[in-house]
Amino acid sequence: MSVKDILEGKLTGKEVELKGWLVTKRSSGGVQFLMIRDGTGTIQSTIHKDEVNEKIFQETDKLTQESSLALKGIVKVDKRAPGGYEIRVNDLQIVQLAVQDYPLSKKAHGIDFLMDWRHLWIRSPRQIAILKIRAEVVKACRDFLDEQGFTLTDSPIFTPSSVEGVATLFETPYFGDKAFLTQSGQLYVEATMAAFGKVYCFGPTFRAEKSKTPRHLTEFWMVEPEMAFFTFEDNLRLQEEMLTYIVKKTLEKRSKEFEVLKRDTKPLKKVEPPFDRISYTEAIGMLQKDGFSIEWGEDLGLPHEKAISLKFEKPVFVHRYPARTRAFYMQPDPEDPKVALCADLMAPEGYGEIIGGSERIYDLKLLEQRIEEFGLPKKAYEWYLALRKFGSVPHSGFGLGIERTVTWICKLKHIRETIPFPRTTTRIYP
RNA sequence: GCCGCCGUAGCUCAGCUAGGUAGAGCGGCUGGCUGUUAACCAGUCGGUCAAAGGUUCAAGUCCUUUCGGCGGCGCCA
Repeated sequence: MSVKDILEGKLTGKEVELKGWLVTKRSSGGVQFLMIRDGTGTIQSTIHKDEVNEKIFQETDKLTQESSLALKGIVKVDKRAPGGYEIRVNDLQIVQLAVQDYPLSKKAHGIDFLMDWRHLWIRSPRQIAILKIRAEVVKACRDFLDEQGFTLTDSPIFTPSSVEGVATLFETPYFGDKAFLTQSGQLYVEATMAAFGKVYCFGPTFRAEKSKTPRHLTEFWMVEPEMAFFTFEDNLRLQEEMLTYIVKKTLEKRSKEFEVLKRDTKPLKKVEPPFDRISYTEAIGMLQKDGFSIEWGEDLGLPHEKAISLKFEKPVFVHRYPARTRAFYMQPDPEDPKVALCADLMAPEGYGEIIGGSERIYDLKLLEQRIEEFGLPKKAYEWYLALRKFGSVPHSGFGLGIERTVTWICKLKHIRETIPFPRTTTRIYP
């Protein structure tokens, strides 16, 4: 028996037993109103003084916010109750009487306080809605890829060296040696790809950069598909289909949560293939025309991504960035080797990049040359180079940031609410 | 790392411009109310004004430093 079933009208008139937590309590003397949360929803329960024994009524009167309890009662339709249903209680047992000073009141709190109490904050309606949507996004990613014949092959979290040799990594002792927390599982899925054809990894990644922005976490989750024999174009198409699937499934299954968040879902309903595409070179021209002082060869910052994103109703690919500014493994464009066959996907409504992808270099000589040009330690990449020696094939892949995607889908101002326990440069508690 | 803003009751904040008895709402507690919707009404408890130093007869208020947070930028798929 769950609140969800009651609110769907499946148990009207029936006697139910409900176990859950007390969200709030109101009283008008002879009637007490309890809002009960059980994980599937929240429902009002009423206790009338003349309908239960006096001991239960008095105990209920002493109930504190977030106490856990079990109750029995009859489900009734009542227009006065939020949600249209309520339980008329005839028996109630306290599982644990919460200590009186529950820190999160019904009034406003500041972000620092809420983050200090994150372990309790996740019980609030808004946080429940966001985390439900996150769970749906994760499920959609996995369902989509599994249905498309992908195999899940997770990459290690302890790694021996930097994947791209640039970003700052978290270091940890490893039996007298050093290990680093992964910043991308990509190189490893390139290996498993040769065993399974289409693969993906899904897990946490770590960046030790001191980024202090509303779109960065030091620990975040990525899904990284890698596909054998996929061209650059095949890659973009897969991304379009996957993101469309994610948005559709989330809209379909989590409409109540969008209501809680007051998220206008109209922009999300426009997400469907094909997405718009502009080249990096076109983007630079566009930005210069808009008055940005940016030259060809410079990387796009958030203001640039935002400006581009706002020009399109759907997600937009920005492709073919200067090869010099991108990762060493990206395939140069045969028609213009100055640029790489890569694309970032910008989410609409001013949200920036949520996906980065590329076709990978599969020629051994070229890859060795690039590793040298980037000044990377060749020895650390021996195993990776071996993938080009034994049955190397053209292939492509991408990485989708779960939290950035959820931030956009929920239209949040900050990424920190999209993960149960966010890790940022200034926070590792709780 | 840089720039800006902030730190006062458990929480959200006012008080600072112009130095002169520490305030409000919410939460807690006590009592009232037989249909509440962030319930309401009455009463009550609650303070190292982030820390240290300085100016002054007098500092929550002015000055300096440190710490912590927030916002933006940078770094960063």
